[in-house]
Amino acid sequence: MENEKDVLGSVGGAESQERKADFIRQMVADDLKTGRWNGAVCTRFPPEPNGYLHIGHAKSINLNYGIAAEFGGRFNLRFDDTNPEKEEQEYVDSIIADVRWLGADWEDRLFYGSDYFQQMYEWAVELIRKGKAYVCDLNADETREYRGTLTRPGKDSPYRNRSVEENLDLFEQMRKGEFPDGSRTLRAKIDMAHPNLNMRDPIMYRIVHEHHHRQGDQWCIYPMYDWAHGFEDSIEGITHSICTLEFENHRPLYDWFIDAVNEGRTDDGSGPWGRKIHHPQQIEFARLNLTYTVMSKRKLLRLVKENYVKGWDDPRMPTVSGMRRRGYSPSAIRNFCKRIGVNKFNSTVEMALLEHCLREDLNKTSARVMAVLRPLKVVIDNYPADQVEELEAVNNPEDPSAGTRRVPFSRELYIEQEDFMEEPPKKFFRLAPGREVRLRYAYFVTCTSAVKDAQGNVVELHCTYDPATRGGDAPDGRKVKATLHWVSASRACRAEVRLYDNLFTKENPDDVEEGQDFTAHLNPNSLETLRDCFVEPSLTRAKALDRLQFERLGYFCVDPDSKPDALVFNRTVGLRDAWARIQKTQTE
RNA sequence: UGGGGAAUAGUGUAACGGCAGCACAACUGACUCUGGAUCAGUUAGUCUAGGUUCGAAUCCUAGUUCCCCAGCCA
Repeated sequence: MENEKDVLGSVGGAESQERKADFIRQMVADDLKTGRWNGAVCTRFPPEPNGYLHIGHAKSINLNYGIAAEFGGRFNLRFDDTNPEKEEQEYVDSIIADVRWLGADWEDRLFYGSDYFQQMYEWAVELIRKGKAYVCDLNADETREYRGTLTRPGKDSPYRNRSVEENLDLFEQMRKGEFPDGSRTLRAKIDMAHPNLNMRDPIMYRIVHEHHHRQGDQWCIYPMYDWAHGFEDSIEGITHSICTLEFENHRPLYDWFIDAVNEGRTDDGSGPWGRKIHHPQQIEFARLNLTYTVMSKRKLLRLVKENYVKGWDDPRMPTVSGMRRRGYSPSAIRNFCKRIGVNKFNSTVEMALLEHCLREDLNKTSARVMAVLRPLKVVIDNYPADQVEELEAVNNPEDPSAGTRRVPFSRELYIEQEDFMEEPPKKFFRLAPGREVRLRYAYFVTCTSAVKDAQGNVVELHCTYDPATRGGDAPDGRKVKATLHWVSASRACRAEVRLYDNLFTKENPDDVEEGQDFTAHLNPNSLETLRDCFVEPSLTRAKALDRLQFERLGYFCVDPDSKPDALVFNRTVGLRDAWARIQKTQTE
């Protein structure tokens, strides 16, 4: 623990562990130092259950959970379920699973904003009594007209000066369901000329006769976000209510509502209105944007509904469930979230950074295995036809404790088509006529001939092997420039492999021509399915979502569609490929 | 044209009046039974113009550019 930044007790510990604290953590540390919240730190992740979580939500979860964990505070998971028209139990379930998978722990603090509806209702009645809220009979169109514009002030609703008694009575009737949807609202009486549009008598409640996924038909009036959110935070004792930048304009309202309830209340609870309620601090940070994908729920919903992808968990989606199916690990995502930082200005992180974090984690943790995606048959002419050897292969060179396994070797093998060239260009080190290469963990082999079909395509290779190089080393010390992966033709298992690429061809899919939308830049080759792949036999034991490295190819995981007799793998991400870069510069 | 925010290498971030640093990307090279990993190195930055100061990314003034707000969505 460094002492150059000596702050109070455990607070100092938490702070100095974070070498470069972002502005929010600095704020939390300052609050702890000044005793603003009496030592409490309580954050929350408050999703609306109207869609699946994506990598942008992961950033928020990581921030909120990370702060609570680092400062010895609490982290709540709370559904902000105030709009029954958009919300579904399916989304609640997926969000719970995703937050848990990401490693954030809310312990026993899973809450629903809708469980606080009765308390919110009572506070609304209190505002009416204080003359700070009124029932308005304007319809949606009229309300918009009265609101004014960005540059023109609004004008007062004709219903703004109803008596407290009339407002109380009308609001009670609204709650009882005596009015149709949209016919009335409850509004805060603030200032119709306020330069911040959110303060022009914002709507607190609207009438919606709709079944709620959790509250059933108990309510037909539903609170608006601004009215509900601060109270949800207040009730739970949230200290730092962290949200995204677009809510900056809402902060004055967040504060106004809590202050309005607190007006006339006292610290000790004496007086007619009782004790003051807790007033959290709202803090805003910038959303995550990533190149080559889209992040808004609306656009992701369209991709699903219009069948551009196969569902919310399609491995091409930036959703948490899609990334899980793609083969991402929670720690890779967490690490990415740490690296991108937290700020107050919009930025777009390169997909390359995400992929770097992915490879960094997978390199350390995933078992190596051999698989041939585009097979080319190889016959080792001087190897006995009936012989099969079990050769020892290292499971993970980065982790000796992962041990070794045995891989069958036989006279007929498959290698990757792209590992052979009849006329190799400069810098191509792999197999070619007359050239010797190593088969990984097996033998040195030399290509003696290539068999072609009628169209001139190479369909089979003949090689000889050097028995003295068993295991992969030449006793005479001679070197080869390439090592190829391979599988035994007789022992390998057939598998389907799904190769994924960016969903969009443009870094910013929203950068479109007049009249187009983001779908104009969908990548037609974002999914390529290979059905004639071969994998080493050890893979029949792999379970759904197991993460592996196919040597020299990339990281792959077992798709949930996979069955022991019909294996299916997803390519999570390719290995960095120096040869591909050489090829690219040669063709340019 | 009202109000609220924000600008640091290609990208993402650090600096809290005192040597502009880190990571990703790109490029060199070394090493390698994965053209992976690893290691060493290179390229590259304070939105503009003034001012304060011994000293400015940081403070002041003016400007420029970008983002958000006119849902009975969140």
